[in-house]
Amino acid sequence: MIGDITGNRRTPAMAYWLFKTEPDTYSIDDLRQEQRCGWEGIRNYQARNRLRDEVKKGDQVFIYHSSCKVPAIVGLAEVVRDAYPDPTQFDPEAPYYDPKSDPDAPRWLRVDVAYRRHFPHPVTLRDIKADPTLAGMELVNRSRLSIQHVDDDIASRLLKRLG
DNA sequence: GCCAACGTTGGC
DNA sequence: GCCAACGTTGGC
Repeated sequence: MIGDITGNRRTPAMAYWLFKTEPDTYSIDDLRQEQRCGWEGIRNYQARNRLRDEVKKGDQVFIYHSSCKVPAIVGLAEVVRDAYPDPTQFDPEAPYYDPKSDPDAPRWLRVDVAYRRHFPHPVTLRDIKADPTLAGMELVNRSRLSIQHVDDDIASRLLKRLG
């Protein structure tokens, strides 16, 4: 099965995603240093639902730097743990604290990702917009969504360009 | 720093 | 459940 009427992915095959991060907060370099991290701070229901329903261990993740000088896809990571409650929602000290989240029914989730590599040739948002074969990406028309699906054919085209 | 696009909130 | 007001994101 390829999907259901909601568009949710059902196939067990590996999928590609694009996760956005602001490098001033957490960059691909930080991930390389840590090797593995919890992808915390997702506070948007659509993104949360994707983490819950579609993002699975083994999926590949393009790391995208946003809100910075040169927004670009800069590296690759891999999902190493399926979604589980994001502990930062219950931490009053954390920037992602959500006092309305009930510990018995956590509202927000995170997955764990592991560092894979930096790309020798980052693909900038400018590049993507300029390439008709890439311009259909969610990055262009649904830029606010922090967990984006990347089609297999687009993923392979990106991987070729990224080196 | 501006501002357009988008998501969330809350009064009705 | 609508929708105006408000808050946030993110490219430029």
